[in-house]
Amino acid sequence: MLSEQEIVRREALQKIRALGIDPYPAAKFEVTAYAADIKQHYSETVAADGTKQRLNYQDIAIAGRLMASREAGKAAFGEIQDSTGRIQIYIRRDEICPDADKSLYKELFLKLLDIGDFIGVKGYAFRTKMGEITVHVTEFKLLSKSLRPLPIVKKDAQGNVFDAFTDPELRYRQRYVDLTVNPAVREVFVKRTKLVQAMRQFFVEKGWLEVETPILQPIHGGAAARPFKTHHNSLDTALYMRIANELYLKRLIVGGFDGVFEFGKMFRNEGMDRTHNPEFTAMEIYVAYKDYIWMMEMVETCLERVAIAVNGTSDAMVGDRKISFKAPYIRLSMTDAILKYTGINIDALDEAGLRAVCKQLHIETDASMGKGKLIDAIFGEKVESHLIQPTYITDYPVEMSPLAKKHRTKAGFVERFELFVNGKEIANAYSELNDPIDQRERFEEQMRLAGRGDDEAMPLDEDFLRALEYGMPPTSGLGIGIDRLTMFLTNNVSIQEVLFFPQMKPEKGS
RNA sequence: GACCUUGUAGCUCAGCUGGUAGAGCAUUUGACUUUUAAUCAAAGGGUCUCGGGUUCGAAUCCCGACAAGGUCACCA
Repeated sequence: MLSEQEIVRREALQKIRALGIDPYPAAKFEVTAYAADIKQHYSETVAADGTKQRLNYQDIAIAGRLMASREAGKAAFGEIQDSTGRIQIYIRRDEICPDADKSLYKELFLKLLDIGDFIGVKGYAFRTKMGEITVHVTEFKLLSKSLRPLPIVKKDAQGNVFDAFTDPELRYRQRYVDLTVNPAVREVFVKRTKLVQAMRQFFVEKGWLEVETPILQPIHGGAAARPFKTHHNSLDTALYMRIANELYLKRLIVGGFDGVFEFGKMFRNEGMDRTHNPEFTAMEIYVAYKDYIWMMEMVETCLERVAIAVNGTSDAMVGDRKISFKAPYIRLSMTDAILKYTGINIDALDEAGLRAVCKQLHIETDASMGKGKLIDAIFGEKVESHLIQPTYITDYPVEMSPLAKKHRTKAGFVERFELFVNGKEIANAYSELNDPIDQRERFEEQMRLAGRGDDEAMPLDEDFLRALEYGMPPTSGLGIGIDRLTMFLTNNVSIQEVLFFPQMKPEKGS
């Protein structure tokens, strides 16, 4: 069932064809200027007698969507939106139609063109009486007809917005419309790309190698999460969508690369909310002969540079808080962090002692929780939310980190850090476990957890162990959540705002 | 998974204790040769998310479903 406006546009399409005009022409349209450049660089001189001399953009071709039209009898104003923004156009009937036949202006331009149509315009730039830099149209060409009405967002001179296209469901399902009518949305995604490019360039300059590893994996390793399971028909075997690429990247370190990194989609079959999408982007990097202390310095140097590449400054607003990504960042061991925010020193405590602390702090526990989980519970409840400025929390309980190397001096802990910003984790790194015997024991411990019903415990990966047995140099590894980092650097609280196409339930009637 | 809120024209929203479905923008027709939320005049446009129920009568009240947002839980 078509709406009235859709019917009108389909009728216009037929009339355009009847005029002998192809509403979807194949030929290229040579664009020679862009809205933002013209508005920024147009110049003219005004002589003493008031006559103006226009200095540039006097023979240009621009293309984009027609986003507004204001008709005034024998002349009309419109706005064209290209990839750089909008610029006003001005068209005069008797210039477009110098002869008696005025239909090109009156029929095609005024009646058959609609908001949303792509047109190409040739002409010259000038400044109107009102001071608006405008393209005076000498020729125009329909490049693609739009059959659906766009939501028209208008803004008055005071900057008040009318009829903003704000319904989140419509915006996410029809991101193309969102991008067309909400320029701020486009900006977020441009920043996301700048972020990834800056980080990639940082690693490339260090000489590290960008690689690709399997998304379909026979064993889902490298993280604690529930996977998506699928099936390969001709192999007749189960495959999992990767929840992490860690184990493959370490195999590459075994194979002799000094540094490898991958930006890739990860898939986790878990709940969705404003910080979790079933598929998300992680960057993981592994560098041989380094440790987690080195990695902290690398990360803060990298993030400072990334923040500047994205926003032009190392400061970022998150909500109404100013976060400084300028290196160096605070470093605090997990036990010191707990001491700082609770006043309790857990260093010497055994499991019973930790349980008593939880009770004292009104933190719920259950019998299955070991030392590591208890410490993590205290940290999660009492510390995390205080970590506003970028803060490294170091040295985690060994039980929670089956792929990290045991701490060089602290028994029961591993060489690991997580980076917290605004109370949320955005990065996770280890001195990687390269002792194959220890690694096998850690996997076996995970299997015991799985046997007790932990459906997120890591499965044992024989081939990965075989690789470690051949020998992996000491290596430091890091994972960064690219979506979350983008959220911080663009001041968004919802992951859906930094994903072009966030996962949605199927649309009704499709 | 639990709870709360929302779903009305292309968009943004009104719609009272249940009584013929409303506005602005957009659309259509007309006027206007420097407008910019253009203006002026007129017109058209609705499966009130879907399915039940109560009622003489439901956009409105009740039940259920679907979708979205939020809070929490889970998760990293």
